[in-house]
Amino acid sequence: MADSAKPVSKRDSRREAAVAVEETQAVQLGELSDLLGYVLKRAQLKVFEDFLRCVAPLQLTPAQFSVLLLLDANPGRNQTEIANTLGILRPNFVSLLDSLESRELCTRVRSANDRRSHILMLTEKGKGVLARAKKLVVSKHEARLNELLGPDGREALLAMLTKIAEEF
Amino acid sequence: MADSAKPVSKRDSRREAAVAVEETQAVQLGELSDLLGYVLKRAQLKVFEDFLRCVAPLQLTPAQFSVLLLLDANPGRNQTEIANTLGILRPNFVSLLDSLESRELCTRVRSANDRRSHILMLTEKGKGVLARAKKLVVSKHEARLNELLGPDGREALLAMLTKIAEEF
DNA sequence: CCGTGTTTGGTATGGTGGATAACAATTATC
DNA sequence: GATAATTGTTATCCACCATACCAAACACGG
Repeated sequence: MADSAKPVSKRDSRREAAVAVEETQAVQLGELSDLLGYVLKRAQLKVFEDFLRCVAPLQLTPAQFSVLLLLDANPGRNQTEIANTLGILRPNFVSLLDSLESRELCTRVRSANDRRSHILMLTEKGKGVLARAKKLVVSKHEARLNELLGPDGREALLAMLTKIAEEF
Repeated sequence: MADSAKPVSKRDSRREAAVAVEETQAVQLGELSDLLGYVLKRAQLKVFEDFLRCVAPLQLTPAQFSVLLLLDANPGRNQTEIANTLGILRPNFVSLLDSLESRELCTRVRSANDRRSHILMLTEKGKGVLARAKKLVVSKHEARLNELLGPDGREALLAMLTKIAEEF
């Protein structure tokens, strides 16, 4: 019992730990590394983080980018339709749109047919920003994923995730 | 111009749209379906949703389950260590632990070596709940994923996500 | 032994996303 | 024309994340 009294310095006792292996060793993930949900969320956070970095010059979040993409591909739709396809609840979609509109990236236009609904359209500035954002996403963000997984790996990953998103 | 005045019923005019295809047709996802981040998040939400369903009898969230798993695999660790490995900030980890401790699933024990830190341990009840949760996760949650992707598909998915989570 | 700096758990607080209730204006339905 | 449904919106609430700060306890250099 040479070191029963001495509390054993907690910082740098990775010398010859006499009694037991109990020092600054990594926490074991254990079965957590096999939990698909856990790894899935971790990966998602990383991907979003990188997305934000890559598209930072344009100050666009993933959600904002997805709205611009949808407006470009679906001109003439109203807020409810766009929000629904993105899985965003209408009340929460309002402020999102407010920010985009205040930056003059899109506009709400009262529909002539149904004066309740707002037709959403990209402005010219919005189209420009979207085009530049697309280039950044493809050339930086997705390119890095391609580099990490390989083109076919990325394809396979996308296919499986799509399957989960749609059929699970 | 037979229907220029009539506003064309918005609900069920999926008959013969005379003028243009402008009715209740699905919003096009467009390039969004190729955005890995988008599909990744969608899939993650679905998986978490299913996790909650499967483990609902035990009232455990993914985060709570991951804590129990880590405590089981790493007895004798303190809050900072557990929180760090889960990517949870210490302040936010407090209430999480509070809820687990109030349900008597784990306990905080003052360390004898370092009276600042709290050693975290599963209670017997906690071990029981964890064991039952594991069974539910494996037999219901992960089983469903296996069914959807196939065992090798699941393995491949897990491998790619792990790569992203660690190396991206 | 003592003073300085660091670590640990904790509180307070702000920001963001998601979810529900309710409402006025408008439209659909019968 | 009365009733029900829809659209955008506000107000709230809750969960999660992030930062600043604090007291207690520890580490370390003199």
